[in-house]
Amino acid sequence: MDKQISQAVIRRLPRYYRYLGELLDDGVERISSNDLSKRMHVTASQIRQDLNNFGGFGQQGYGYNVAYLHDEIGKILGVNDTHNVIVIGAGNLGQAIAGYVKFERVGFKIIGLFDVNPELKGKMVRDLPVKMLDELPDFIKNNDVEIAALTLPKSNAKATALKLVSLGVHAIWNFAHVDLDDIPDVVIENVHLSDSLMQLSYNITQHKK
Amino acid sequence: MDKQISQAVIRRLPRYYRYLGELLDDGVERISSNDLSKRMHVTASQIRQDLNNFGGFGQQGYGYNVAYLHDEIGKILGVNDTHNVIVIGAGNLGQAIAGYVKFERVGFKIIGLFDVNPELKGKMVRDLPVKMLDELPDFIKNNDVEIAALTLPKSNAKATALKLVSLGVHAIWNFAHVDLDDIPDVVIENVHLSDSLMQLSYNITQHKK
DNA sequence: AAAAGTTTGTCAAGGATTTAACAATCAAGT
DNA sequence: ACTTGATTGTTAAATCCTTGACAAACTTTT
Repeated sequence: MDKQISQAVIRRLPRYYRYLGELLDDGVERISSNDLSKRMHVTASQIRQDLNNFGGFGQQGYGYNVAYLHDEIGKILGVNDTHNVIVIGAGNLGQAIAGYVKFERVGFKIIGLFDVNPELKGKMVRDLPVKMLDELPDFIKNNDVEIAALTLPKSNAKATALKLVSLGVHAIWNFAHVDLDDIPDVVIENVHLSDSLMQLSYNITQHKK
Repeated sequence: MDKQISQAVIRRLPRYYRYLGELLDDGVERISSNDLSKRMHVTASQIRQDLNNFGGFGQQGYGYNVAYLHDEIGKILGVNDTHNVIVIGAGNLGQAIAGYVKFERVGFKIIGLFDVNPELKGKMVRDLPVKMLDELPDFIKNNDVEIAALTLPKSNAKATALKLVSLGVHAIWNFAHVDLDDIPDVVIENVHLSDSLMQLSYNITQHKK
């Protein structure tokens, strides 16, 4: 049985992954927790502690092999495999997410874009046509959909999420400004942009004092 | 001198604000920490503890007045005033942010949209024309710009941020996939979408076990 | 007006996370 | 091969955050 890893640690992993990727691009072969800590502005102790939740990836007197550690963190995060994503809601944000090439580089492939608005039907966003929501059941049946990004008004979010789960999608990347807890058997990751903006606003006010 | 409030608390304030707004819309006049805790799936103790960082907003035997508390949290977050925002980078994401009406309801007004690409010059996004980056200094001089949203490739993000700060913008809402720490005298709020997606990916993997 | 019931604000305990410290281990130089 | 220096993995201390508990203060009922 695996020990439960805290979300505090998980939140930091993508950042390690990013820095290691950059080091890799720069041709750096090895790095010590101390050097990495200086670049990332965190403590070396935290880095070692975090990594050791998953195993001993380093070596005394040497440090960490960049390529190896990068790959291991990739495995932990599950970004070495491909994940198929559909986007529900083809408004501005939905189109932006659907058109975001970057995600594919880390294993996330957008394979469908859906909306209720008939005016959008067939509209091309990058190489994807907007499909109508009633095509969803068939689409999910015929494609291996792992994640649904919800970029729709909050009034429809809960019902759509329930529908998705009943169709077999068990991971939701939620941009709607509503909480989707109390849906069983689904993994939710929220991106609440307004909340983020309000935090910024708070910190501005504090900063001025 | 104010006691420093932890970011853990600040992160929860927008959520309280949202729930209180909904209660307000529903015509609910008062609520106890206990009732609110059930709706929000947090402990009542946490709610009381969080609020008491900022003052005693409730009353024994009565609870909290919804309208009053909503307004007070609004003040704390600084969303009762208007904040002018410019968006740097008029790609998909930049256009989505610039076109997002919702933000205005919580006091954030998008007043400018900038890019380097001459092909986009003058293109209308909602009621805003895309301006070129070299118009930025004048624009900032003539408008009260408080926040800049950075929706541009990471290669340009750092330099642009430095420029913005030198022009007098001291708050950055950063969507670029890069860290902008070590810039002095600026408040940064990061929205790293890839990171969020990777967290989701990790949690999917865990869920399957 | 008193009694019963409710609910806050706050203190203290408990739990979680972060940092510091250092023995154990390996690498590199002599 | 031995010594020196570097760096990890891990333990323990320190800090931070969350929860439980309850007196004090208010509301409502009788």
